[in-house]
Amino acid sequence: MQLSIQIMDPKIKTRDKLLEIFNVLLKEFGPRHWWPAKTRFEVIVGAILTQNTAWKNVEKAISNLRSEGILSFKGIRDTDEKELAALIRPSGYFNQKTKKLKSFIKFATDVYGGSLSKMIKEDHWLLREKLLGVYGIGKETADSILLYAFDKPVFVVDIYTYRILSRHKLIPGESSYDYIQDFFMKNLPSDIYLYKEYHALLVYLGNKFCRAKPVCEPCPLRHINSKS
DNA sequence: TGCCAGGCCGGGT
DNA sequence: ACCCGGCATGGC
Repeated sequence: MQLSIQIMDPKIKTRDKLLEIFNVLLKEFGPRHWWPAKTRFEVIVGAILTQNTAWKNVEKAISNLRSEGILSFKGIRDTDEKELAALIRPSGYFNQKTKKLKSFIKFATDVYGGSLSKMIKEDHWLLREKLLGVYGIGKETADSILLYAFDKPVFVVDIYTYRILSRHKLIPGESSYDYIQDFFMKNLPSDIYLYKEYHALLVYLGNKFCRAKPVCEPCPLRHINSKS
């Protein structure tokens, strides 16, 4: 019998834990099929409208834009702010979000000639920096656009990601966005399907069990810490 | 009823 | 570099 000496790289354990969480959630809930949108542009609109807002409300706003036939780059571009604000009203912060949508349009027009096909060819870390310079686009929104609209391998962090991981003691309570993103990307393979599904599953779990007032009893992760 | 949602900005220390 | 008020509708 050979003596098996395993060097315990803490990174391996972390990776295993993250994969275990993913597998439990995937088995429990099934694939989430994110992002719920038909075009790249719809993903971008949704990413802006859902800021600090329940997706249910965003659906109404998106639905309004679609029935007006302006759920497109040109549609948003050619609609004046007043009308736009009225249509996206259900998503909340409608005046701010109107400016944000227009800011993205201006950015895409000025820098990429209004072509998302050109934008998608940009190096994604460079594009991220540029997106972060656009009014109304912060880290989560930028990363959602990169991952779900442009299929770039960038992990998206949100309030649920933070809550779930900190509650399970995988990250310190004061972890920043960048730290958490790094935590996932350094410990998981760089795979856009994994990234998309993982974030979607965390949000799904968060909505069900990990809101500000947590409901931990039936949560499929409630025993995750006692397993090895 | 009050609290919260798939954040971000700008001004103040 | 942090901290905080503002932004706003709709669901539970």
